Amino acid sequence: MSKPVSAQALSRMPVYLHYLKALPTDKETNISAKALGLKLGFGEIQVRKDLAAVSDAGKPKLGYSVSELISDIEAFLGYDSVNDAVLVGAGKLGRALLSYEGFKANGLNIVAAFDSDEGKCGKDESGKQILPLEKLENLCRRMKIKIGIITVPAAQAQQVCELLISGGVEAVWNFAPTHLSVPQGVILKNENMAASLAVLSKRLSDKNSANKTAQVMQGKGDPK
Amino acid sequence: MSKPVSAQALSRMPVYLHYLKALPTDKETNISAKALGLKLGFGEIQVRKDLAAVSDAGKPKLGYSVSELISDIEAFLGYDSVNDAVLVGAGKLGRALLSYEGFKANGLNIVAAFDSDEGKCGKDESGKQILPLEKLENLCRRMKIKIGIITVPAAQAQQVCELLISGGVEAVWNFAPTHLSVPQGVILKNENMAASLAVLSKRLSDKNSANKTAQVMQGKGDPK
DNA sequence: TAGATTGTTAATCGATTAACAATC
DNA sequence: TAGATTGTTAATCGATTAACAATC
Repeated sequence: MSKPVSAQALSRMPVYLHYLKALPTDKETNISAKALGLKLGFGEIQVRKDLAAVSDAGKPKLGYSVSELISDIEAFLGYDSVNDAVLVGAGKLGRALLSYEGFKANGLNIVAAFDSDEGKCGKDESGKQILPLEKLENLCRRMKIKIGIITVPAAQAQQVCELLISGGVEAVWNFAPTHLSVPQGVILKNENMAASLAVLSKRLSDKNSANKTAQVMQGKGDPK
Repeated sequence: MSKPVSAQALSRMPVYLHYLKALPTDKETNISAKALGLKLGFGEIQVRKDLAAVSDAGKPKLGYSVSELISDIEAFLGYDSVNDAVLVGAGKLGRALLSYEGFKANGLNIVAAFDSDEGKCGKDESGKQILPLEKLENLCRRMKIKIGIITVPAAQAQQVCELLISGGVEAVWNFAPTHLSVPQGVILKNENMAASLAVLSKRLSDKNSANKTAQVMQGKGDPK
């Protein structure tokens, strides 16, 4: 219940958690590593190792108690205590995140959003306040906000980041497609969609050129 | 120019590319691995290894020719040829992605969106069509769409995924917070924001409990 | 030429997988 | 008890980093 957990094992935890929580409560109360792995596309040994690091809900022959597992993973991830956050940049992506209900289940509570455009300020459809950027630093400090979410255009991201940090924010979740530099001790997590896309499109083009090569080798001639 | 590139090196390529493209064209035309690494937060040896795998724009003593590097990375990533895609789920996140202009620079062109809610159909503010779900399969087939982006709620994601695949889509970019199963040969890339968030909030709580421990050890008593 | 910087081969590190012991 | 399934220790694999040779 406090063995080392690799960064990658850590990022699988919410996947386990989400699946387990969606399980019907009336059915089986236990699940095996094999079954879990099959459903989630992980190897069963990996599942056992991951779960052993955060829980002792596993019993030989029986598998893991679903309810115990859920609370152990939640406790490990710290989802039992809610994290307050602010979001900066009330553009489309920002407002989409603002109104996303799923964050609650991950222990994240966005208390307010900020935008430099006064026109965007006021109450959002999500029911949350969008405030002028001037109020950011003060509010963060007053409410002891530790997490800032950046959804502004790349050009303003560094500046906004610094504003958050001077407001006392200790962790920055960056959706702007740019590199941010933060002082030592501040946690930075980039959500790099361009990187994901690169992996996807590269795999796709590799697959297609492999197909063509195979066709040529089968004597079907130049496929294109 | 065709050495092995690890999955992680691959996902750094768009980061290099983005930075290089933002560089002023009038200034220095060359850049060193050291300077690049410093700006992007990578080690200089890693930068050299990454770049050596996709380009030969590096010259000892001079560094890398920025313009050559840009075209080599673009060629490697296949960004010279545009990939057409469809998006399914015209909720807030879907519409945010639909109107995001940055995908162009990554060789992605979303040709249309789909939604099961007829009320959402019609022309989006982005100028792109939102069509009823019934037209999805046929349009994919006709236009030979190879990439599908899923931004529907978790409950509908698997069904939508199957629809895409039956329309001939070969790569699925999944933003729904759920595991999808796809047949062998279909590429699946999950955009798991819950996983990112887990990493962020875990690091934050680890940091804070480390601080408390340190304070206790300094004899400052229980910090809370 | 000498020095700076690249590129490659070898060493280290971290994560996954395999083998097997523990146990209900 | 026997069999199934967990948990752990060791082996493998992949990615990063270090050392150094190549070169402009």
